[in-house]
Amino acid sequence: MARDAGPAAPARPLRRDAELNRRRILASAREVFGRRGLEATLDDIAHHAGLGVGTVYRRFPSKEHLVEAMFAERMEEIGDLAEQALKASDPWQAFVDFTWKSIELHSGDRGLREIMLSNKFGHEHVAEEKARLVPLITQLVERAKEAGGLRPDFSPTDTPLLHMMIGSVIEFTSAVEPDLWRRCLAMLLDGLRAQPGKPSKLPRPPLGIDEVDEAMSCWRP
Amino acid sequence: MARDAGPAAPARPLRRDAELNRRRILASAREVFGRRGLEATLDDIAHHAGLGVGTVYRRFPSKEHLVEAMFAERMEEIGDLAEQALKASDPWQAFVDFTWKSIELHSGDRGLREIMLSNKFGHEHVAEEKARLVPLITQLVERAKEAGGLRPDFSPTDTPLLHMMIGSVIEFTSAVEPDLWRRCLAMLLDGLRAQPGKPSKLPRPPLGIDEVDEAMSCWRP
DNA sequence: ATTATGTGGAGTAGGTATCTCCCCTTACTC
DNA sequence: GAGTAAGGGGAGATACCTACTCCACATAAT
Repeated sequence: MARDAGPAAPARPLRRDAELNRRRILASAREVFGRRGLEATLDDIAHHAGLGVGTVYRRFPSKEHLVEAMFAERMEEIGDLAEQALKASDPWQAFVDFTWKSIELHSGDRGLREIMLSNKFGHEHVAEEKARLVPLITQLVERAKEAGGLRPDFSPTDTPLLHMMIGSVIEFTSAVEPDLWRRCLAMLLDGLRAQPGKPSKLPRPPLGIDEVDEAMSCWRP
Repeated sequence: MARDAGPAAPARPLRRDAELNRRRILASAREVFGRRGLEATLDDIAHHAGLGVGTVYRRFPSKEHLVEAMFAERMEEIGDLAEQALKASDPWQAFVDFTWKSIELHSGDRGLREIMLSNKFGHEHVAEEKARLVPLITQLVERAKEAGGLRPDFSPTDTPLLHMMIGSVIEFTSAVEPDLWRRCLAMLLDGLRAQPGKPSKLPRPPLGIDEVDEAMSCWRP
């Protein structure tokens, strides 16, 4: 929550208008990065906040700094989710819940997806949060395997791939049916059970052919 | 196989060196588009072929024309695969085989993947081939469902999503372990069975943590 | 030898991005 | 309420990138 980087270095508080604008920038960045991904420019973010570019660059020395400030806490949320899931009694449910909730969390935020799966951005706090996540996910996976819910050949390192796969569906269908990833994840999770029963009920109907076509027209590689 | 566009309009054959260079361009395009995707420039393709850009533009009036010439026949191959699969006796196996083989076909070709799932390129012959594919896939899916192999809530429109998901894994891991998609597809297909038994044996071992890290460093959103 | 055909690659035109600079405005202080 | 330090705006500098053209020069075919 503290705005300044140094360890207990309050410097001088920002002027009231400056502080307000700083918040505006962060809010705008959240929305614009969320919709357009990290390729969005600081110009876009500034204008969407109703400010000039100079104002943004005065507050955040570079795009990387802004990204860092934006996404550190969002990554934290995902870590918290994993910690919370570990408290659940049924290990398979814990794994499934974490998967649903973490993807839910980044489903509406393209920037967060990119931060999570790429190392091109976020080298400071973001990277730390990623590191914190590793043992948590490992535990979630190992416990779910031991309990006989998760197939034994699943590896913790398969989770990023899972996020990748669902992320690609989110991107592909976002313009047409932004919730369709739930359908895909349900199928995918059916494939992860150690002792699968009947296929689970899919939470969403399939796309129509015209919707597929529209998705293909909107999506760019 | 005929090089000219018009219906039976042989015009004049190319000079020997020109014909050779035309082939060189196509070969180079196949490789460069395959590795770098459709974002590769005609400059890249020209230089990789050891030629000047002008030569490429003399032969193919625009990037779109070259893409069209490149990928029409590759799309045809996929259609042929579907037709061939429909001849198999076991409908579930037919579906599974087609899925493996078609993904195999585009696994090493990023350009082909982009052509398949985006409408931004390929409006002529490529689009026709896509259209031809629709009823074939629908049949494959419906038969597999009727035979009780494929889960009944699967829709033919889920297949592009499947290709999308596996495609994203291919892209993500290509620098590290280009065959890892097989592991993911195996899990995914387990989730598509109407009456799943034990999980199938995964064809590839999981990534190591360091490999995940490297993949994240190479991959760009 | 002549000539139609082909070639190379610097150059054009038009886009994009990040980030700076400096004149003007605004908020805080006394 | 005047003085001043801080903040704001946004055109523009700089540095890319892309698709595509043009024409002096090279080469194959006749």
